[in-house]
Amino acid sequence: MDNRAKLLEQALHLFAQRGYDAIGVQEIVEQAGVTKPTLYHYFGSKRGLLEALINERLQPLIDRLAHATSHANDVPASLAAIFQLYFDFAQAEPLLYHMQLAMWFSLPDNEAFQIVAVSSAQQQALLESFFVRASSFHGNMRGRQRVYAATLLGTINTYIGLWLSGAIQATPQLIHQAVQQFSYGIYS
Amino acid sequence: MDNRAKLLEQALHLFAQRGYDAIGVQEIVEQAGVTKPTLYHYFGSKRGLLEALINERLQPLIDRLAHATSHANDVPASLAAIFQLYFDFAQAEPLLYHMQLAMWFSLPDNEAFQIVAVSSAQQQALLESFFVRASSFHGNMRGRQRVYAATLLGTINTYIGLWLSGAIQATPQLIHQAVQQFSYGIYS
DNA sequence: CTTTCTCTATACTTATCGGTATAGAGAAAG
DNA sequence: CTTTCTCTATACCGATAAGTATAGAGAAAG
Repeated sequence: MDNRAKLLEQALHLFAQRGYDAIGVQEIVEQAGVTKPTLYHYFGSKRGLLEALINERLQPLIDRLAHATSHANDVPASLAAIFQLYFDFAQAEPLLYHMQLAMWFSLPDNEAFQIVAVSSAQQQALLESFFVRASSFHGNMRGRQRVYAATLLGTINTYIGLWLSGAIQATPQLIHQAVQQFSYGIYS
Repeated sequence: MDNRAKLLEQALHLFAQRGYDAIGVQEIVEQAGVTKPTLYHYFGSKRGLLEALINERLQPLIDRLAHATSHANDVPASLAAIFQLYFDFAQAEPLLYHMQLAMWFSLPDNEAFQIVAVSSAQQQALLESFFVRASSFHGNMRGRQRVYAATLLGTINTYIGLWLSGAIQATPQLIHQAVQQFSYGIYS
């Protein structure tokens, strides 16, 4: 593994454990076994390091979400696929997802939040466009895309947060229940 | 307003805007118009300042939650009261609630998270005991208190997060819908 | 009128913060 | 053999981090 990958991995571990603001670049380079100029050569700044982490490792989630939200002719099936997609990703990248989750509700002027906000907005936009498409099949959804997208993400993240803390298992029954619970707030 | 109160207020503003880790004590005392020994006289440390903020200003929420969860003979009514209580508190203390919310899903080894975790655990415990009581009326709830308490908080915080960002209004209809949505995942 | 206690300011500590100037090692290209 | 480019280390920058030693101001208590 080259030094760039080592830096990304150690930064993820440290950010996910104690938070972006609480970690200094010195600690990252020590854990990675390199020195500061190496980090600044590859990423330019501490901010650039987090941006690289987010852009590179979170992109698969965005891509799969774009695919899952591209059609809305069977809304319940699409919702189940979206839940499944998030659970799969969180299981494949628990540290990354936990880090993103910690910044989800975070604070507007915080640097880490602003970096993560870009991909958060992408997810929100994809989900909103899904609900716009769905409203051509379910007329009573119209105009509520923002709230639907946000509550869907809220429900997903609540369950993933529970799973990350070990309180629940990610069974097919759980996915089904989560979809049902969310749907009940939608079709009414 | 005395210096102690000034320090608490300015610390809340700064913590809620940029996060605990991103704020230095120097900035707090400057905003409050005092000097560092004053802060250390009243709170002993930066950590003690956040602890005082949480303990003093979040206590009313805990107290009201303890009252609302003390009986469970009418579960839907109690759930509505709990939702209403959280919305009322978030409207009365938006900065404090936003700060707490930002630390909700936060990271285990982070100092700010550990401080807020105490009151989070209190809320979780009160809600769990409510669901234990409720299970004497609804037998199928037994053994699921932890998950119910966590998903209830998740639903509440999703809606409050939406309200804090200005996306929704806190109408009685919204409370009703949120209770319905949560209940649908419970009684099944 | 003096002692005592609470509170606050000046000035300082050591350690760490993010970031960089300089230089050198090593491989690739001519 | 020399030039060029990528990568990394030593040593440093000014600024800021949390926290404190010392002293004094002002009110309360004796």
